Amino acid sequence: MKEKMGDWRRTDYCAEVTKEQVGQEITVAGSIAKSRNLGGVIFADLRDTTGILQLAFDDGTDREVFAKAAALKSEYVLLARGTLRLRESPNPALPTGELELYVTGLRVLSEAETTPFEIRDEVKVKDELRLKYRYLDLRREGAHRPIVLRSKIAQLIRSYYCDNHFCEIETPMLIKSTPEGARDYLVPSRVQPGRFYALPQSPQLYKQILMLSGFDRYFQIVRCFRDEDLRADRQPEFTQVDMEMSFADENDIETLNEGLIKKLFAEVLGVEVKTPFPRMPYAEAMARFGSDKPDTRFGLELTDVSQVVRGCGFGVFSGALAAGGSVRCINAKGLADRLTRKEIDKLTEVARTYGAKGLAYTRWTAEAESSSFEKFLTEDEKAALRQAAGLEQGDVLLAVADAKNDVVFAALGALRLEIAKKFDLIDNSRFDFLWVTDFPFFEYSEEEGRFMAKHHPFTMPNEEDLEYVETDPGRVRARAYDMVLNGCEVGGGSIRINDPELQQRMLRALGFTEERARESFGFLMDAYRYGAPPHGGMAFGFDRLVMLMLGLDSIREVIAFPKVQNAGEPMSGCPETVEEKQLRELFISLALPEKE
RNA sequence: GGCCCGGUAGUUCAGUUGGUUAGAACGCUAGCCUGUCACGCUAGAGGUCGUGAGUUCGAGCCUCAUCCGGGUCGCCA
Repeated sequence: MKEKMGDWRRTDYCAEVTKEQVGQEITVAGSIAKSRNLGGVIFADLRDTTGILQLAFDDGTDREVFAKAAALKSEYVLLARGTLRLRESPNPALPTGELELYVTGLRVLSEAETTPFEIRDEVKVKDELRLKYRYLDLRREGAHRPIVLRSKIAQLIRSYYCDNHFCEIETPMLIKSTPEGARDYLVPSRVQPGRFYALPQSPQLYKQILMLSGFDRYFQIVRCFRDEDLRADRQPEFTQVDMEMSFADENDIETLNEGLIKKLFAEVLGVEVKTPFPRMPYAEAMARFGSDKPDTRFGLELTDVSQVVRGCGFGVFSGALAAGGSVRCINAKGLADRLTRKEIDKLTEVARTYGAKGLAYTRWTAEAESSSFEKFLTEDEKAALRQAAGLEQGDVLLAVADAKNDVVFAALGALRLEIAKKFDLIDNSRFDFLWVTDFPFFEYSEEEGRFMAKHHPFTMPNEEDLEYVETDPGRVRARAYDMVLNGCEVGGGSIRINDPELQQRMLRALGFTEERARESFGFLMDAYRYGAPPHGGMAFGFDRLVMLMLGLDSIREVIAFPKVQNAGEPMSGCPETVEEKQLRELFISLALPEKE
């Protein structure tokens, strides 16, 4: 039954044939998606990477060919030759629904066992199974198409940057481990026993060095690695679109990359994106949305009611304020009937996961008003609070108070999203872009007991804030920017420090001793002494961008062979133990934790 | 490391207060069928109920442990 290709070669792809070709003899190649044997006539859907074309056989077909057709089963691989013709009864659901191939010759190249699941989008399959048989999963249109589109998007990105005088340069995968930032994946050196490379979390240092090497404009579509826990939008290895340019400020970089987004959306989705994107300072994003990556497709903005409830009789509020925190709220406009006590309890749990002690509420329906805290307020305070929040009949007020503003923002920011999702307040047809700017340079780390760089230590601080670097670090803003789409951070970057003195000063402020700074970044600081153009850049999370463009809800859908939650890959079964001999060569011995 | 959800034919699921022989759809196998496209019709095969212990006269269902998958908090300069 198995045959050879011989001298037959594909002349056309299944879903790319057109009505103009009717009457032509063509040859197509692919797999059987489905065959329908009606007795005297047989139809078979042939699938290749472009889509489906129907093969037809009837009593006019050569008997030998007809017998082969009758034996076709799903996923058999074949070449089919015949005459393209119009169907007697078209199928409007299919792009090639008006056409079919009236087959005169068939070469069955491979038979196939019954697959563990049907190769159809309509049949839902557990992720576990999909990933174990990823090669079958990827045959399905819904899994296949995102990978094809990803390639197209990558191609558009390359041509955009190249058209704008950028040079694509590869940076090393085996690099020096740096202490700051995410956990590194380590690779042992055989030649230098006891020493380790790290896989790059980003090409950050190298791309800055490239600016000092006179390349002027660099980009790379590059794999990056972070040994941290996975999420729906986070993989341990992921792809960045990384770019850097000299003689540019924030606005130049933002404008250039807005142009890229505009092009991608127009050419891939046919969507017109308006530029320039709105710019929103970090402080405003937090105050209005409780997030540094606000989803601006809906309202439910935060209101600071600290002043209104200062000194009130509700201990939770006054206590938080006395400790230097704030009281803020969301007005769930018109949701009083749907946001029941039970729902509010669920929201309280959500708030708790973000560190809030609780959730204060006032629910005002046509029938009744109930509140968890208003009994502690005077009539004046109550009225002032309601006015500040714009609370009217039909609304629910949700308030969080905490000594830490971060907790208030995180909890309300999360509630805002939760409510919008639950009550379907988000217009999914929209693509809301904005730049979040003026990030704080430093971020206090409880765990480390010191200030750390929020972006990275090479970010240029805002010039007006330089006087506070030593005295009031929390006040220093960075010349950093994030591109946000529908509440997701799709990219971020900064203007870099190009003055070695200033670089040294910032590293000192970050708690680096002179010695440690030299040891970690000495080569970089040296490089900046020999003439350094002003420069900056950014990096996009490529997987995440593709995911959002295609309206998918997991980054795994745009990665051909993704990792699962335990950072393994179910199809090949990695990570795996290695031979004793391999460890010996690397002078590595294992000290595994005891298992009972 | 914490919390939440899930695991029952090949697949997706249902399975009542713990009670006789664990069901459906699709897929698969065989037969019939000349315009189907979720083809149709007839018949059939297919189950360690994730795994291991426990409670019970009796466990798919209850308890504990464990494995696998998903979401999430911490983490992610």
